[in-house]
Amino acid sequence: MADNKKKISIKDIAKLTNTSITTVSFVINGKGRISNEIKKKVLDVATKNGYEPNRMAVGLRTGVSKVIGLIVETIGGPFFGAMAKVIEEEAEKAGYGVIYCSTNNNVQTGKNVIKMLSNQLVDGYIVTPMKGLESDIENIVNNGKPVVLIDGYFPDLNIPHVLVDNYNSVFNAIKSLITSGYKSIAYVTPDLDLVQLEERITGYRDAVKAGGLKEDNKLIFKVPFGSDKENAIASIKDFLKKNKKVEAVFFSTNYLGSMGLQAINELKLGIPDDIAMVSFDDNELFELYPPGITAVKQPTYQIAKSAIDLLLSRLHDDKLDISEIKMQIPADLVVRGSTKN
Amino acid sequence: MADNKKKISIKDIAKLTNTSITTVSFVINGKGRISNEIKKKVLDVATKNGYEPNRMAVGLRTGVSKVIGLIVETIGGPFFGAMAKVIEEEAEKAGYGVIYCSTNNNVQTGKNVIKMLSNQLVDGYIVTPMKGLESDIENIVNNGKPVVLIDGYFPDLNIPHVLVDNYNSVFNAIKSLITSGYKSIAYVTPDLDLVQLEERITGYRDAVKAGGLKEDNKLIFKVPFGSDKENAIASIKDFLKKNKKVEAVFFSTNYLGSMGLQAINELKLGIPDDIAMVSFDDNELFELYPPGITAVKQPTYQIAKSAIDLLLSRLHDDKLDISEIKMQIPADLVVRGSTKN
DNA sequence: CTGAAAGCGCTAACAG
DNA sequence: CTGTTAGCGCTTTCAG
Repeated sequence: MADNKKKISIKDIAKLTNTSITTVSFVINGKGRISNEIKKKVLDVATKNGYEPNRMAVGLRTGVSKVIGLIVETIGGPFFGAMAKVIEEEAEKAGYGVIYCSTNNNVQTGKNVIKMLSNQLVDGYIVTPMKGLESDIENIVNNGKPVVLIDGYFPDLNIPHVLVDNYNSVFNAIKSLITSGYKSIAYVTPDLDLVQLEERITGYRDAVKAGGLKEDNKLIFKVPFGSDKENAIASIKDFLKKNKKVEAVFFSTNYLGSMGLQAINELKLGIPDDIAMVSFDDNELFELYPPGITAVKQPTYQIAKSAIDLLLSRLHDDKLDISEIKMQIPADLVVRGSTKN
Repeated sequence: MADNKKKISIKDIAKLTNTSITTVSFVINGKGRISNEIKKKVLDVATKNGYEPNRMAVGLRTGVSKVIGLIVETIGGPFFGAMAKVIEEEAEKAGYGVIYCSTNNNVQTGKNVIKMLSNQLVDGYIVTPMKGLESDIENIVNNGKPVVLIDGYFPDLNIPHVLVDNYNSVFNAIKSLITSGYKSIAYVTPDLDLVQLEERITGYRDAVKAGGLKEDNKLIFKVPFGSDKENAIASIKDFLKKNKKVEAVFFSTNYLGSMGLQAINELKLGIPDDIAMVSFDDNELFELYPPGITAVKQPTYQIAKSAIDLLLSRLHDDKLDISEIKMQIPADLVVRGSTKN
């Protein structure tokens, strides 16, 4: 109400109400037993002055902040956007707030972000891991803060994680292409060193092998990471032009799928007659773009729900050991017009 | 290194090095003048034990957290995603971290989020405002924390903001449709009470008037807020079916534009021959979907850059009064095939 | 050049 | 039922 330049504290309220800070603290937190009269008086003064407890002080004193940190690769983007909603909802039900930070796939940023959130700022973490962050993540775990990894994991560390079954979902997608008669299947992926991408490409390779097609490394194109959109599209066009006999192409990320679509578009290739395509990770563009782009649809709801449930259960029970919980959830292949049957 | 279950503190380091906490604090923060010998010893022990200052304690003591809070309507989504990147970059250059929270266009969530960040958790805010949050935002300003609003503003409050020029960008888009010969132009908007939407619809109304078309409230359709995607699409289809003479339709948000596109799609209407369309806020779908969807492209980079610069300059100088800084940045109309010339 | 000590705002024994 | 007090980890003034 009054524009007090400085925040009012528990001590001020005690003074204003002729009580002690304990009394005020108790009524604020609903602890102890305070006479209704005093309780009312304190509450009155508190709300009238817009009292809000200082989170820093509470945090410092109690060691808990009631907030969960969500560290993602990139803020924005359909995958994390969808996850965010369900994580927020569940967290709120349990009395936790959620704050987000993004690493932009950069190790140093990741380290900075973790440093920023660490040390009592958050009670627990949900993190998209990346190589180079192993020690930082281990540290927070060792300091007693629970961590659940999503979208990826550290093969050598015992940290709970939940993600899509990358290997099998790609394996199945490629197998399905082969079954439909495609013989020359290209694979476009970012040149990024992430386990999940590793497993996807292995799924591709194994499916090609299992389908009796000849393996050909020239059919695998790694788009340089960090290239801007124009360059990436240009490089994909280039790749496609150099490999005219390619009948179908698989894009290993959402992002690349969109750019690939644009590349195909610019080359005036018809989908699926000139070239068929499948993308990992569905989005609105793939759904609407005629004739519809076949995509591996991640079980975002399940991943998010499992991750937050896991974290919350650990938060509720210090003793719970979740380090062995490792979930790989199957994905659906949403078949659309971009691949013929 | 060692998996100490508890974090090491400045006091522990003092003990380990036979110095005092002052000395340790000084070397950690590069203050005072400490002999190189001791400095080295302290630094050694600190890094060996993975010492990290407790942000809560620092925050409590100093009153600054070096963190900026970004409160957006929804995490995920192209508009905020793009802004996030530039805000992060600029903030980092200035030594600030960024954390995000989303309100999901819900007043109570907004209040909770502000409460969560308030009280020293962040040093400054960039906020997407919404009705009902006036007092909360005023409070943080009164408590001395700078706030910059983006994407919207409070007409009655003196709080700096930067956003697209909603009125003129819609006015111009509609005018351009009229110039192209469209006579019956519908307007689809969320049934949400936000200034920015208010101004957009006024832009539409004024353009219709200025263009000499007859105003017809039946051409304005408000999609109930909170309806899920299927229902929203169904309602748009319904609206379109009931208004067969509509020649062009303007969607006032990105989100509605995508759904509108899908509705038009499902009705098997040809774009632009059966119906022309324009959407506020560009996205990848509009860019790629044949024949390309004309869109009002928000100057995201400029908005984000201006907002963060404003906030940082205020953060650097307490005395700076930014309350009068109100920026409305013009938007480009990206004309594509969905509207004929 | 280094240490003792106060205090940021809050919680929670412990006393009365 | 309410008040006194210690202390969370840190910064910083003031003494030495």
